[in-house]
Amino acid sequence: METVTITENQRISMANKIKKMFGHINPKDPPEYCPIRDVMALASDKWSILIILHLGYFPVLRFNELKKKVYGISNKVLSARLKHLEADGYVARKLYPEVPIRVEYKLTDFGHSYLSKLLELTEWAQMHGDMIIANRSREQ
Amino acid sequence: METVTITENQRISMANKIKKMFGHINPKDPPEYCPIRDVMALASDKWSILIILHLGYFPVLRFNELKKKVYGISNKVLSARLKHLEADGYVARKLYPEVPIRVEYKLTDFGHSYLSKLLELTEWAQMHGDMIIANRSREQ
DNA sequence: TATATCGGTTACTTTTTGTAACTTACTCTA
DNA sequence: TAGAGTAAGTTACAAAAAGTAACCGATATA
Repeated sequence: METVTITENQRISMANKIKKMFGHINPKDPPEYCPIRDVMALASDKWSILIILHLGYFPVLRFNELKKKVYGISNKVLSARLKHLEADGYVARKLYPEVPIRVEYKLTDFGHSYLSKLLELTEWAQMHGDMIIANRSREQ
Repeated sequence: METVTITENQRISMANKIKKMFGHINPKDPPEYCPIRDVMALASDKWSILIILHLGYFPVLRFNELKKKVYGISNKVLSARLKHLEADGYVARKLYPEVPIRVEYKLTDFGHSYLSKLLELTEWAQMHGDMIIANRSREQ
């Protein structure tokens, strides 16, 4: 098994970042607005991640292209995710009122900014995925 | 609205990273195993992110402590998420067969390694959350 | 004997996802 | 001129996941 080591300093630095992020991490019950929950819930679900990665690779994609690339997604869910991603400014939608209608989706600059952070996670997932799978299901 | 700018070089560099990640991003229909889907599906859902962040801040937490901190989670879901996170090696569970039973959860080194990447995303979410909310729902 | 604690589990309801057929508007073919 | 095809969705319905709240087992304490 690969070793993954983290120094005590790194651990403390991460705790400090988290502290800043969750002003309310200490108080007992914080039912206040939490940007982490709000933002992450929209853009970190399984399908949104895949949509954003594909739009990061292909400059523009049409609805049905995206559907083929993001293998397994349904019209309904693709449509819903795109609407949310557009509403929150990650994705731009351009409609061409042509003969069979044409619609193009692309990442906004804001979406690219999100993508650059998202890649930190997905690259990590790629590096460690096999290891996780190998160790998984070896139940205690 | 804040400006978020990305150079063409950064855009190309991201596309290259994605290309490496998805060997199958070009082929038409890739039903092969995809570590991004597998790994991200387990550890990037709403509750798992919050659990991991809290365990990154508090060195150890017991079941009911975690439940209070991760405001709004139910026993059932907390229990299920912890089992998965444990099975995939993010979290360690330690049982003390005391009088009222005691169970402690903490991040493994592997979990800390994941956390360090996850923080890239959640810090970004914190920085841009208010802006997203401000722009949202201004439907076209 | 009754009550409380901790870390869950269980049965049941509600919400979210997934499936697959359908729609709209126009064009091309027979 | 009827019929089929196309792109980008929508809609009604089924399946899966998440949420809710009551319950459990072991033990200590009142």
